[in-house]
Amino acid sequence: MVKLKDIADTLNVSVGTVSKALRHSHEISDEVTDLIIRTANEMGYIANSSARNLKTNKSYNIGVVFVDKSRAGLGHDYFSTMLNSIRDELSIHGYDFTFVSNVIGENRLSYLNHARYRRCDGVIIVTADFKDQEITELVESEIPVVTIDHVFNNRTAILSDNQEGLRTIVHHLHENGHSKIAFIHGEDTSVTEQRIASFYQACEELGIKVPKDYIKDALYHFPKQAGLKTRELLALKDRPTCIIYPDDYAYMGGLTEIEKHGLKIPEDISVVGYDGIFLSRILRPMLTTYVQNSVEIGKQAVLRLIEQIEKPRSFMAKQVKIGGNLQVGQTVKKIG
Amino acid sequence: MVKLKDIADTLNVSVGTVSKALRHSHEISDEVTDLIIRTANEMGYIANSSARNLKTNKSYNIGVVFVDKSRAGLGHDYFSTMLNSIRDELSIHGYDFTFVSNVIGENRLSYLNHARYRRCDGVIIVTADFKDQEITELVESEIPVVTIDHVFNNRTAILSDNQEGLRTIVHHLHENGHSKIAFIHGEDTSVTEQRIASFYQACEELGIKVPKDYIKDALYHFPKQAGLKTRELLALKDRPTCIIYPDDYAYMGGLTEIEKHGLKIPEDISVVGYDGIFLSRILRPMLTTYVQNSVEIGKQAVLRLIEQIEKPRSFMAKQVKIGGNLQVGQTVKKIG
DNA sequence: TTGTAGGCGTTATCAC
DNA sequence: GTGATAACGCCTACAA
Repeated sequence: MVKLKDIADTLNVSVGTVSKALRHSHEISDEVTDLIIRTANEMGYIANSSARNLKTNKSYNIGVVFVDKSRAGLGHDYFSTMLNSIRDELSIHGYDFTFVSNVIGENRLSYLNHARYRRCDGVIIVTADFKDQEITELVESEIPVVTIDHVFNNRTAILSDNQEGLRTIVHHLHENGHSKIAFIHGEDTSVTEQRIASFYQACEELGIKVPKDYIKDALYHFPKQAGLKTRELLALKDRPTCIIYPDDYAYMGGLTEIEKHGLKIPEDISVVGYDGIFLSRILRPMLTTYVQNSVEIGKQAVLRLIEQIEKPRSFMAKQVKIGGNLQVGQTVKKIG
Repeated sequence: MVKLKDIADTLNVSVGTVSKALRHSHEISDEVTDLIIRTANEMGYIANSSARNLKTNKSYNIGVVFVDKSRAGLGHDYFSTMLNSIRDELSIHGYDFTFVSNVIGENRLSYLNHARYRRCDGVIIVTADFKDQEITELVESEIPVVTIDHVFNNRTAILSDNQEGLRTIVHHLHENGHSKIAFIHGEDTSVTEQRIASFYQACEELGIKVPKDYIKDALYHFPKQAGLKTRELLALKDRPTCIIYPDDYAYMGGLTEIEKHGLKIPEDISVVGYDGIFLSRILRPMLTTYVQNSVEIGKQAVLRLIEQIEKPRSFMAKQVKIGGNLQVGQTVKKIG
């Protein structure tokens, strides 16, 4: 590995000069700068990030917390697209990222200490158990943190606009004449809370009555369970005319169940998903679903984090809501 | 950030002693070691990886090349599962990883130079354009490299056993009485080459004739195109009784097309996928498909790479083939 | 405009 | 068994 000193030696200048020239310092004359840069390239010089980091106390490395107990995370379009977006945006700004876990080798290391060990300039928490004490510790630490889809006190959060999402869906259904709307929602998280609240609110606004047994509790990304809940809904005396699923994957379970009952979508029953995964556009009938803008969410997370890192004085924590859009497919029938 | 010197000062010992004690050196007495470790914990000491890296020239950081031009990569179960597996296995051995791209900030950096800049101990190439000159450069460099699903000269490669995959599929079809088997394959890569070769070989072994127009060229992960090719196949005078798709996603396109023709799976036509994605198990009829063992592939990639890093002398490059297994679903009809 | 030298936090090689 | 001390490669005052 060629280093500054090697370049300095071959050119008979000092390391300091080389260092400055490579960083385009105005202290160094243009010709010397030119020569040094050319020579550095010829010699294949690559800076040593560790040495630089040690000196400057900046790693240009961001920690990403991505805990997916259920193994659903990375395999889920919502998160994989977001991660891609985060990676791309970081790269544009000269940052890399490392996954921050709480195990590394033999000795456990908390998320915070892992991030400290790698001298991360900041951390993005994409998915995690937000009740975990270690996550709280990380969020409250000296390291700049941005969370996604979860708000912590005085910290920046990027939020998919779930209120708008459910509101849009309910209004769309209402416009299509539906007033018997069932909602199978995901497990208890702040995201779910918001969706449920927004669902009720929109229904109230539109004068839609919601029988208690139209609301079903399920898990995200769990088709089988959504299937079971669908069965319960189909067994009701007063069947809903439409079912809103926790997400597009869960809908797949509902689909199977609906077909088992000999019903057709949307002729016999309408359905709506959430997320807008790749497959929702592929399958026929194309799924009506609310598409979360995961690319923008990832991008904003990066931009807000970098802002916080590079301009700590002027930075103010805030919540950024990112809206999505309704993908109107063929699974909602116009009735009435 | 508390450092060695702080601990040394509070205990009135030297930094050297602290350093050794924390690494359980036998030079230091048990009591002193104990005391130092306790104090370090109390003071919240976390090592500085950059300083350590600078000194030891080991980063415990692995570069991962994951280029997905089509954005399919991370969103694809095969790769996302593999990446998860890589992350987990690395973590067990005390390594982190960083994505290695060829852009970082304003100045382009080749993959190799990016890896060098981050002082990666090794690199795993998960997906990439293997014809790219920069990839070749990386593979031929001084950095230990393991590639996945592609073999380079004298380098370790972990390969999903595509020969076995196609062979298994064809034999399964043959056992179920099929002899008119169409194969829509993916774009031209070494993986595809192997699958095609293996397909022909298995057919030959079993005395199955393969008309030229039973073989169709398509792209992976591209349902629409697979749908078009399906249409061509269905239009043939002598229709195949079964279609093998490039992957499970592509099959979804075929599914739509088949339904459009008013045909039912598997009564009117049988189908087989490849990969064993989450959805293949969810949808009904459950898809018959060859499940690639992406978890094991990721794990082996890590183990072979670490072996190469930590025991360079005894290391020998080799190709490791990882077999999968046939998921027998309900999409292949027993005929004849 | 260029050079010098100290130090970032750690490890490792010597003395003692 | 413990303590100085010299690197590792880079940046940056400050001196020339």
